[in-house]
Amino acid sequence: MAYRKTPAEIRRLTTAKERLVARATEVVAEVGWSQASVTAVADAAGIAAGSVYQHFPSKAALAVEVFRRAAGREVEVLGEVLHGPGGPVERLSRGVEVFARRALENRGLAYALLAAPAEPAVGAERLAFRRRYRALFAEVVREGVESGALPAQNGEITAAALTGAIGEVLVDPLGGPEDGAAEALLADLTAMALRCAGAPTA
Amino acid sequence: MAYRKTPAEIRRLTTAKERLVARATEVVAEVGWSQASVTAVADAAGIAAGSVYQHFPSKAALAVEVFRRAAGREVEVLGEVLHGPGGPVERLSRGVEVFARRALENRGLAYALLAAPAEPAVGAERLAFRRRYRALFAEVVREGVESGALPAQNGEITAAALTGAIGEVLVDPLGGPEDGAAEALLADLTAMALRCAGAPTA
DNA sequence: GTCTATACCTAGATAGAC
DNA sequence: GTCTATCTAGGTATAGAC
Repeated sequence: MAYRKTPAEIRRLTTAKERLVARATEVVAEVGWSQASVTAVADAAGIAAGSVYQHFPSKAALAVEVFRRAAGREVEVLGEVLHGPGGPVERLSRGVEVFARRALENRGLAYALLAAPAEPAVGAERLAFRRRYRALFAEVVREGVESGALPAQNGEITAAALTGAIGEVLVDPLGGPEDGAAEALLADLTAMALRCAGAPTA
Repeated sequence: MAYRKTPAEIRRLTTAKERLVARATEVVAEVGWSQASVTAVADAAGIAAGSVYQHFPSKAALAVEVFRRAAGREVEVLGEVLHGPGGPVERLSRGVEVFARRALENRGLAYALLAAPAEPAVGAERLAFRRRYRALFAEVVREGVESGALPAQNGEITAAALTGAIGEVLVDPLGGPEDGAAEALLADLTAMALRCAGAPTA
């Protein structure tokens, strides 16, 4: 009996686990955390409820993993845009747009990450997630202030406001999901964000 | 046997119910919705768990009543300020400050109303509550735009942003609860709100 | 390693005594 | 009308067969 897993074994395990996480993410995006029971998630992944515990010690651990994966992707994307080329104001504008666009493209997931009722362990992750967003925005705002492109301000407050504002607008969008409304929403949203940071109106 | 309740009877019932709602509100503000079990609420009100069902058909109904009362008070206060004397920008500034100040004075309740995990019935009330806030802010912004005090903008977006921004800042305040920090926070918050609406910086 | 069946716990709701 | 005791449902987690 081998006392070390073969690469193939590791891969198969990993794959099964990955699959479980991926399906669980879909379920959460569709029905929310509270309705994503172990049974429902296992069904979606095509395994028995009991088998979930081969991969995660508890439901909370699985939920946290789902959250971290999804949130991590979003933070990464936003970070790339905010650290990319261009002046601070331009990057801020693009960052808000990317954030919002991605959320609109998968609104269920965005809601799960930003606002949906969730167990305490996920709530803690969410707080950390929002702080990372905040930190990213705050950095760009600070750059803008230093370069003179933005007026003096409390960058942390502005960053928190941007996170909250975008979340609020996305979670309960005013218009229905008509075609074209999304683009208008994005334009209004970025305009609001720039005003919020004190950038001169274009 | 009287087929109609006497005024005294009605009063006593009402009082008991009022008392239950008031205590339940305190419990929710302290420990959040998820920890506010029927037992905990009944204990706080000095009655047995079973007696709760003399006043409300379900826990959800009680929770909704608690939410409506508390949220209704906040909306009323904000409405009075926003509809009070002064120009639109001035009222907006005062409204934001009042909103935030009240939230800081009872942060537990504010968190329960704005963000704390809650059952679906309460979630629906929260959505309605935020919409009312939004409508109030949007009205003032629209006035400001019409009077020329504010630049052209999508007032609904700005209003949603203000609600989200204030909530975000209050729910996870950056500084600790040092004395004096609250006043600085309020000043930065109102400044941000005015920028967000496009008011010329003072 | 995965399945079936089940134990167990929490918390909302109810019944009947007083 | 209120209390005590209990029922029940939903859902997490585990045991043991295959």
